[in-house]
Amino acid sequence: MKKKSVEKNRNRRGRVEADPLSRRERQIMDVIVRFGEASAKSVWEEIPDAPTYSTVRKLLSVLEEKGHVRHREDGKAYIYSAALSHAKMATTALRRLRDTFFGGSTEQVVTGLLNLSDTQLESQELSRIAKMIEEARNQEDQNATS
Amino acid sequence: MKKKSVEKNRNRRGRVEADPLSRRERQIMDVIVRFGEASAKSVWEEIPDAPTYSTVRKLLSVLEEKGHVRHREDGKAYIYSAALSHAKMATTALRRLRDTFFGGSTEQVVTGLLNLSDTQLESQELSRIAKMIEEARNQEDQNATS
DNA sequence: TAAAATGTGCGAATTATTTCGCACATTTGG
DNA sequence: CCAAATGTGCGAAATAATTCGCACATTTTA
Repeated sequence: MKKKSVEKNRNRRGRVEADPLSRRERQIMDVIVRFGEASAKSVWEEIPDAPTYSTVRKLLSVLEEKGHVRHREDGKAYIYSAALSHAKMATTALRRLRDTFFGGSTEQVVTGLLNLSDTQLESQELSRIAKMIEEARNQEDQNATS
Repeated sequence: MKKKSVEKNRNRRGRVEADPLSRRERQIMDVIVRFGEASAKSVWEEIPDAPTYSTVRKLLSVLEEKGHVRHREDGKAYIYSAALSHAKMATTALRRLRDTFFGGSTEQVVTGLLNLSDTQLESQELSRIAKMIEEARNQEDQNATS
């Protein structure tokens, strides 16, 4: 009788916190998210400081038990994928980052993005981004005047 | 003799992984990052499913020992703040999110941001974002032709 | 000024995570 | 067919994280 209720897991804004993963669990989930799906072996190979293959498999089964991943079989090997949709996870992560590091400001997140020093964005990509923003503005104006 | 070397902690792209925090540690760091600085008590009050105040203080001292936070004294109370600059942490988090969830695509991160359903961006803000992007383009063109 | 409030420090118990190894099944190659 | 390779399953040991309570110091308050 130890489990914390979901209610207790809400923050001030009423949003339920993401079920927090442990270090290894997160490390493994990251690989699965990046790859979309991955065998136990690829997960193992992707983790720089991984313990034994056996351990990674164990963690994967723990993650599955907790409902974070699912698997299908391919021959005798298991191929794991995230239980939640990519979109859902990305949204959650994005919102969290925006609110934690940028005080909820979308503008500041974009500033940060453009400043990531390892990127050299193509003029073309910037153009597409500009277009998206333009569309968002139009959308908005429409809503405002309707 | 158990500690993993920093070398082992590099991923394929040669970047050193952020020293991973445990669940509670992360939870606490988030509060400190959001607030900029915070007393042990405010941290405690901010965590929805927090254990006792005593526990939170203990974790804070562990975090300090590990070098993640520092503290100054205000009367007899300790006020904690992150050891790394806000900019540094934000950059790390942003890059990680971009690469993990969006395959490294800045454009897709922006798409995701604009779609966060809880936002209703001001036309004014969108305009500022558009301006930033325009500036980034100019910057780029300059580099390209120089 | 004595008691109550409010702080920190930290040892030690409890829980959770992480790790490995071995048992067993299936597939592959000689 | 047998041995080696390659898989999974899972118990149980080893580590790490989390939690609490109590000792003690300093302020505040009645």
